[in-house]
Amino acid sequence: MTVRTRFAPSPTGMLHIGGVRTALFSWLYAKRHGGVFVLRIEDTDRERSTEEATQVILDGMEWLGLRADEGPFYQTRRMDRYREVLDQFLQSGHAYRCYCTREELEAMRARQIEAKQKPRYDGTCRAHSTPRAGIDPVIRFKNPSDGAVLVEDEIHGNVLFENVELDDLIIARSDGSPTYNFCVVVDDMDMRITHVIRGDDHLNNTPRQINMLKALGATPPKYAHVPMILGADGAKLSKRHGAVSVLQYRDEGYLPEALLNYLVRLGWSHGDQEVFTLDEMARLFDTSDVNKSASAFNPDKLLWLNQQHIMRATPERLAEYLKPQLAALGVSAANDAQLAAIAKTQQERAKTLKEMAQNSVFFFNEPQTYDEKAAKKNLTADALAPLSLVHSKLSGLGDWQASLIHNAVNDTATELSLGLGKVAQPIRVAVSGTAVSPPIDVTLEVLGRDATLRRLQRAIDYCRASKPS
RNA sequence: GCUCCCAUCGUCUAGAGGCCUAGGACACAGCCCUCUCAAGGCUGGUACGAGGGUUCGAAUCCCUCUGGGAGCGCCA
Repeated sequence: MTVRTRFAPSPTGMLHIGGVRTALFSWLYAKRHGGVFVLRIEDTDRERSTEEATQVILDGMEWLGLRADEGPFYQTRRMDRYREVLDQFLQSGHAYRCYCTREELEAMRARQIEAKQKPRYDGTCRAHSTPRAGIDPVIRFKNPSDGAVLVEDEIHGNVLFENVELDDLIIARSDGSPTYNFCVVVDDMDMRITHVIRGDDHLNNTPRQINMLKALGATPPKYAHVPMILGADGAKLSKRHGAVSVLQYRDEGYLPEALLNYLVRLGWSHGDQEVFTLDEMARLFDTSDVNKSASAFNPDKLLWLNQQHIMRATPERLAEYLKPQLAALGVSAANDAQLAAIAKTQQERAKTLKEMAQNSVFFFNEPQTYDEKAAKKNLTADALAPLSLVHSKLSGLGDWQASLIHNAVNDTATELSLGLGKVAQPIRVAVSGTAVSPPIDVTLEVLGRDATLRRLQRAIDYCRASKPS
């Protein structure tokens, strides 16, 4: 039997890393087993579902490369099907109409809480469901009143729920619209889902869903309830730490594979390995290796993994991501080859693409001012000699390539009996405006001869001007 | 309150009775390398929530407690 997994987010909030991780696990599981990954948008809550949230889900999955083999399906487009099953339930006696009012229900709940009991529907209409004038009934599922449901969870193991703990849940509102737990059951059945991988906040819903599935004569899928992700402070994930749209990570300059790598290691591991390619994840992931406890989101480690993946990525691919980052800084880089060359010089020293872009602006724009501290230290009278000599050596260079530039810089240092730093640092400040850049030879090569000489000359003038008379 | 889940360094984790005076990674500190920043290498500190069992032997099995989380909606 083909493995079929699904990711079923509701577009009521932004897709955040918690959702992405369950999506990832489902996707990986399907890939690992040569199965099918289904995307289903659970938008039955018309009040709270938004177009924007749906779009973020679609765009986010696209950016991450978690492509759906089937879907996206929308629950709002399956209403006819839900009504059909509702009728089926009513006819078979698995469900009944309930005429209790909201007020009565609330009073009941209050009484139960008062008596320190678990709030639940008492089954009034289950015994005798009599229509009441002016009241549109809801439909409730007739949950078995005795026995127990065994949830065989791939992660948590066997969890037993007594049916007496469960009450008759509402499966259709008084306006006739079906509710979440019911839609999930119908959809998972219709879409022939074999493995439900979702957050363990749903573990408590599972026995009800299994009961409904059984009432429909369907075989329940396998379940894997993955632990939740907590904020960096160990508290519930909130906007402060990571409950932001996944697309924000894209905009901040994270590589999709880095975010995915970070997320897969939350609750899952494969020996001591930390860095995984997507292929490795898909080959190695299994729900049986997922642990049971919640884990806290650690931005530092995500940053580190991002850097690791930036180091491993091809310059050409980095160039693609770098382009919009530079654009955001007002730099339009049309030359892809140059962009890739820049990415290559920077890929070992940037934690994000955004940072890489910031540190690469000088390749395009001549620095208008020098970093104060850097200039004070390096663009002094002492720098005049090395800058002038290297300027003349570079002017006469045959081919403009890193190895020759390297020699020119080295020779300058030797001839003036200076340390390399006394030559390289002034050049660095001259061309980049700051004390930090990639190695000076490749920096100058990528920058080009004209820009290099122009900037060196300008620095020489600067040194002269500031020379104490 | 009731039901269910969870519990190893600050954080992510390895660990399925002896290999554990608990391993790796992030972060942190120091050193090395070095034209800057990084990357890389080396070194260092810090953890089995508590108490009872079972066993020759427990981080690993059982129980209790404590702590954390989830669910109990005409939300999903």
